[in-house]
Formats: sequence, C-alpha cells, structure tokens
Amino acid sequence: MSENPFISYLDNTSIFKKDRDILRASYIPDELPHRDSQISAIAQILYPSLKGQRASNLMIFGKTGTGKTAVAKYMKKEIEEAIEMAKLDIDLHYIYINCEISDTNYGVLQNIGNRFIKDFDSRIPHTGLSKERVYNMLFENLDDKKRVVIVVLDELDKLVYKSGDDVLYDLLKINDELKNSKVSLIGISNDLKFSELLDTRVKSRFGEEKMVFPPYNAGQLKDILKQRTEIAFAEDVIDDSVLGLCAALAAREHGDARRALDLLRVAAELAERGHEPRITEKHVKAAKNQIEMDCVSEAIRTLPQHSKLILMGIIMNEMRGRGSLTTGELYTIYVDLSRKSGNTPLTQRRITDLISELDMLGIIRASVVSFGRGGRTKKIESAVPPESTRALLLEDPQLEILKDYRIKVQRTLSI
DNA sequence: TGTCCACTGGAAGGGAGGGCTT
DNA sequence: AAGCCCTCCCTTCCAGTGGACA
Repeated sequence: MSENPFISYLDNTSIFKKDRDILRASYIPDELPHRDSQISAIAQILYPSLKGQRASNLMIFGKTGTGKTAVAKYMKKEIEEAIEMAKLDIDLHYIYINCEISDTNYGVLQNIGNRFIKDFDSRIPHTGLSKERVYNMLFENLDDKKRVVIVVLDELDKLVYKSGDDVLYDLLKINDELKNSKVSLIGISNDLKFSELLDTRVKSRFGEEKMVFPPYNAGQLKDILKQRTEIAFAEDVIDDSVLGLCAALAAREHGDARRALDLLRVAAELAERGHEPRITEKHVKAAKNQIEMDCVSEAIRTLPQHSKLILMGIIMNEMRGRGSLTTGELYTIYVDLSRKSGNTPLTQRRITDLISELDMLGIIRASVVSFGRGGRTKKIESAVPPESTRALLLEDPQLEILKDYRIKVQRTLSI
C-alpha cells in the first residue's frame, strides 16, 4: 500500500507557527506600523461620535496597499474598544462597505439598511424595490432609536464611476431628516481625480475633511513584513535580507503593502511545499512569478464567453506570426470564431467595449491610432503569453471546438 | 485647406431575469 | 396575475476625431 499523500505535509509544520492568513492584507494586526499619524488624525475627526454627536465626513485618498482599508477596519476595533473601556452609553454602528461589491446606489442603501433590520424576513431584497422605498426602509429602521452611525465606503470611486453619486447625496442629506440618529461618512478611494465627478453639493459636504495616505517606502514595508513574520512564522525561518527583497520588490510597485505580504506568503508556501526549513530569495523570486501568472490565469478563466472569443482571435492571429490587429479585422475574426463555436456574434459597438475591458485588465494592449484616410481605429495586441493562454482558453468546453481552427482573413490595413 | 476613412465612445433605450406590491 | 422597479447585457444611433491625401 502506498503512503498517505497528506502525511508528508502534516509532518512539515516548521514554517508557519500560526494561521497563514496573518500574511494576508485582510488580516488586521493589533498595531499598524507607520500609520500612527493617520490613525490619530482620524481619531480626532471621529471622537465627537463618542459624545453622541455627528463627526465630520472624511475622504481618504491613497494608492493600493497604502493601508487605507486596514486603517479603516482598525478604527472600528479601536472605537468599539474605547466605548467599552469608558463604559459609554452610546449605540454606535461602524459600518464598512466595499463599493466594489456593493457597486450600485441601491446596493449600498440595501447594505446599510439591512444592518438595522434584525428580522430576516423583513430584510431588503437585493433587487425589486424602488430606490425611494429602500431609502425609506433604511431611514425608518435607522431612526427608530438614538444611534450614531459611521459608514465607511471603501473603493468609493468604483461606485461613483459606475452608478453616479446619488447615494452619496442621499446619505449626506439624511442628517437633515433624522430625528434621533446621526450619520457620518468616510469615503476611501485610490483615485484622486474621482472627486471631480461629484456634484458640487456632494463635494462640499463630503470634503469636510481630507486625508492622503502616502505610499510606504522599502524600509517601512520591511517593518510591516517583520511584524507579521513574528506572529506568523516559527523562529529562524527567514533572513532579514529575504524580507528586504520582498519589501524592495513591492516598493518598486508604488509601495504596495498588499503586494509585499502576498510575496512573503506565497514564498513561505513554496518553501513549505518543497519541505524546506527556511524561506530563501529563491522562493521569493518564484513567488513573484507565480503571483503574476496566477493573476492573469484567473482573470482569463473567468472572462465572459465573448471576451474569451475576442482574446482567442488575437492569440490565434499572433500565433500565425502576424502582429497587431485593428478593431475591424478583429471583429471579422471574432464573428467567424463565434459562429464556429455556436455563439451568436455581438455587435461591433459591444465588442469595442469588451476590447476596452480586456485592455483595462491588462490582458491585451489596445491603443487608438489613426491611418489618416485609412481611418481611425485601435491597434490591438495581446499582453499575455500566446501558447499558455490558448491552452487556458481551450479548457472552456464551448471553445474546445476551436482547437483546429485556422484564421483566414485578409488584412485591410497594415500596421 | 478641406475631405474622407474607419472607427471611437457617449447616449438612449430594449428586454430578460429577479423580486416586491396590490 | 398584473404592475412596478431594479440590474445587467446588449443594440441602435450618431456626433466627433486624427491624420493621410488631393
């Protein structure tokens, strides 16, 4: 009988001392290194809510992985702790909402409203009601007793870009109508420019307080990693220089702490899988490659069917040794691929949107070019390795039929 | 300088699918 | 059951555009 396949992993417990989730950005440690000044500034803004008053609204800006979300979640823990310690008689609700998930005005109101509705059957459904009705349900349940509510809207730019700022307007004016409760907003965005999209009434009310989180430098990232390492790892599994490498690689990408933590976690997992007692630079470099590959593969695998067909067209064209395509050429190929795979082709207008989405995801590169009298179009090429991408796309049962497909299309323009 | 090409990308609206209200 | 209202995905329509060419 062969050996149980799990045994070798059970033996090997040397790298992680505790739950490996400690090395995820979503884990909030007891202390956040290099964010003291931001934390005390926010505390200064929020402290009126401990006296039952409305705190000023706050906008937080900063790039990915600069600790905005971590600080926002950390403040929840701290403010609740403060209430408990001082034995304050106050019904404070600190509500965190990720607007990438609740990305419609309806969704945000529903999310907030349901926090105050205890009875499961009376909860606001995810669709079906008028916005006005949802607002009223939220209002009534919120104002049925004296409450202080702080709503954190993380990734607020995503919501505003997608659905406008109606919900902000509603939430800002709600204080004028509330008799018992008070609501303050904290908006978080990694896009400094997004506030230009806001209505002036919203902008002036929301912009009572503003704060920018600077990127971490390599030294600060190293401190963050060090802190997590001490909680997560057994002793002597990692050298200072290896931590430094993780920090340096992440610092190169605008000081992204999330990236640094991912690198370290994946490197640790690789070392563990290889039954090695220590994490080395080799593991960090391998982790870097793996993270990049995983991101892209996952994005491709979860693409909608028509986006996959478009990508397939681009890849097949490149594998024939051709360079980039124009929108028109790609559309012709796409229509053919759609028919061959039993899909009804979408219109060219819709395809231009899907092309832009693929470009934003970084899977392809598309730039607008003009050929004078030849017209204005997009120059489109892939940004992923053709062979492995093709294999990934062919995993889709609906696209499998395209395995032996050959492109036959005449070039209309030469790029 | 004006024309013209092959689009780009905004706006409006349709309809399917989901869910509540009367 | 009919009437609303929502989101999501899509189509239709069309004004606008950069730059080669006459």
